[in-house]
Amino acid sequence: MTRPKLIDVAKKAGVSATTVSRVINNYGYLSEKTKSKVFAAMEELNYQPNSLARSLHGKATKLIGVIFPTITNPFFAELIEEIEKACFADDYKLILCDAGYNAQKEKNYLKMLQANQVDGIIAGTHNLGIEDYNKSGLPIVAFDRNLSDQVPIVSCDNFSGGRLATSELYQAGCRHIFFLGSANVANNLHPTNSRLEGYLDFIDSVGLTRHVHSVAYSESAAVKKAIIKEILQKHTVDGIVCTDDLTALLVIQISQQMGLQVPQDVKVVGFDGTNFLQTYHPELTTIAQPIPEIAKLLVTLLQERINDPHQPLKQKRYELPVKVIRSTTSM
Amino acid sequence: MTRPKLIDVAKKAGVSATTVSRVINNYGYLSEKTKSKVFAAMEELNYQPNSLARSLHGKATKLIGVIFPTITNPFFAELIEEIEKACFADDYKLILCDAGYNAQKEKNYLKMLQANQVDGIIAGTHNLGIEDYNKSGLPIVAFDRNLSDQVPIVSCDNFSGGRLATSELYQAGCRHIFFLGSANVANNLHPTNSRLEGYLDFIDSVGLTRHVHSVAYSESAAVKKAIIKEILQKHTVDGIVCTDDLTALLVIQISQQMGLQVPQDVKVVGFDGTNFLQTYHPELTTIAQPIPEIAKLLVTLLQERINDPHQPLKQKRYELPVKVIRSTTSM
DNA sequence: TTGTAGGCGTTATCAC
DNA sequence: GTGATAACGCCTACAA
Repeated sequence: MTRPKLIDVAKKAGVSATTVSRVINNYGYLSEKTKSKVFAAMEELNYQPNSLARSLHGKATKLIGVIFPTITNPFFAELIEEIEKACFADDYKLILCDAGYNAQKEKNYLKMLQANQVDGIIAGTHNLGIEDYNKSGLPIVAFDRNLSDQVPIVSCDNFSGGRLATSELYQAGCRHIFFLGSANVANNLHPTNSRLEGYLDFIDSVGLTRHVHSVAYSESAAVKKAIIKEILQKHTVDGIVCTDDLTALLVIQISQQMGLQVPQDVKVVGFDGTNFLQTYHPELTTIAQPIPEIAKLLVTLLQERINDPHQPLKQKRYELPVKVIRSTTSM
Repeated sequence: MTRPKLIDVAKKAGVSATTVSRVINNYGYLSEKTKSKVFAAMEELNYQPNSLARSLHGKATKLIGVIFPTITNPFFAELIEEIEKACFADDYKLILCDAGYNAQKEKNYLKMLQANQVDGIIAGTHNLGIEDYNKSGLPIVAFDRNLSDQVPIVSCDNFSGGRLATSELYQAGCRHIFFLGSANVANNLHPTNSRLEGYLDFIDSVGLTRHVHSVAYSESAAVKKAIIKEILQKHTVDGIVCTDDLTALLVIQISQQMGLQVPQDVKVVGFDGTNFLQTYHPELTTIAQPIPEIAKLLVTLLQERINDPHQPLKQKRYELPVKVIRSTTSM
């Protein structure tokens, strides 16, 4: 029992293949009778048009590739889930490309996406250079990363976020405020570095001392814990700006293990503000990214690129506002 | 600058299309000279074979659909990520079908997957009935759900897990042990119900009183919190078996809000044991599912179905062992 | 309002 | 060893 094709439907409905195709695509003139006959036949055979054959004709595949480092981080999970919702509404299917922190894997995925004729790509990784993406020749939008002049970037307002986090701690009385997280000052390709800049800007503006401790985002939790422990042991710290919520959780965890009281001895601010963290860690003060808005914008921009790939970018960079989620427990 | 095709490579290499195809598929006799000429041309043009056209010819699409309720739950996220790894190793790409708890959405995704000629499906939802899946005519394997006689089920040993969780609490001295989570005794389609059976089995074996409180898995955290609060207020409780770790976190959260000490006043055991929870909540005792093994088995079984769709199932049900992850803090 | 014919990019079956 | 050529399932001028 092989999958039925257009011609089977046509035979069953007693019409030609063309007519069936017209019904499917709602194209040209058709009598109501014919339509219903065809629909009935399709129903009866549980017919699904072969999307491969349609796309071979230049029709869109309605497939888009989403390249992110992982889905096990609640932030990415929620972002991808929102992207999925926005896409589903427009009949786009997602090919999930979990690239890890692995350039080779990302490269392979890029090739596969090309081979599968995806209509476009949403990229949220930082493994590959511009060239590979340019070579693909596909419409692309990027989350939180600078790919090339032809690729629009969507991110939250990282600078304000970093500044805001620092100012929250300052206002809560902290005077020894540390910055902990991914910061690669040498690499201006990464908008996330603006979080550090926001921190520095505020620290300088109130005349405090800068304390920057950098840990790669991709680093294991075990390493992060060790770094946190070292910071807390060796320095006078009363506030920590973390560049993501999970790192903030680790800070709280380690502090407690060391007998430090949060927020009495040390206060913590996170970054991202996922639903997950708001639900399971309402005690954490954090800078929330507008995840659904980011997702919608990414999808909208990608659709524009898909519909008109050669139009110059109206805008290269989109920064969406962050907001503080305050809790009295971590601060 | 349109994407190059087979014929372009052929021209550039000075050979026929057939030869190029042979090189790509490593098929038939070919001189080394020809091969290298063709490879060079492919490289130069950054040629990617159009996978649509190949599949139209009967070749596998190397696409598989994964249907799960969400990726924002760390358990599903980690399971899907492990599935992705196993698939990537065999050149399979994943179409992510985030079906929520929505039968209609799942139905639509099923149709799309058919239309896209996926090679197979891994299903982990509980929205749709057997018929819809049978109609699809696609090779399917299911996670933790009974779909039909033709669909193999992989799950962890839920019964032992439920029993183990209960016995852990008992051994820690609890005598008023409650069961909290998804349990639909009327519906034996759901292997997860075995967790309840394991609980009941142990409770009966030691002569304690059964206390079963059922909350749908799909219920919001807010509702779950309200239910937990009610249980803790109205009953004498010294131990709670939760059917998933996130619910267990809520129990701890609510207990603390109510001034109850965990584990002195009430002890909690979770279920799932993701890396995420082990990292960010090492204090939680839980029954861990063997996520990587489940993922690998799902993919292996699916590949068998794909390669030989009509072979009767060697085995219908696969139950992988669980293990306790003990912590002294939640118990 | 409906049907015929050619083609999308690739593979496979023939010949040469 | 290599090259024509007919499919694969569908879409779309062009006819009728």
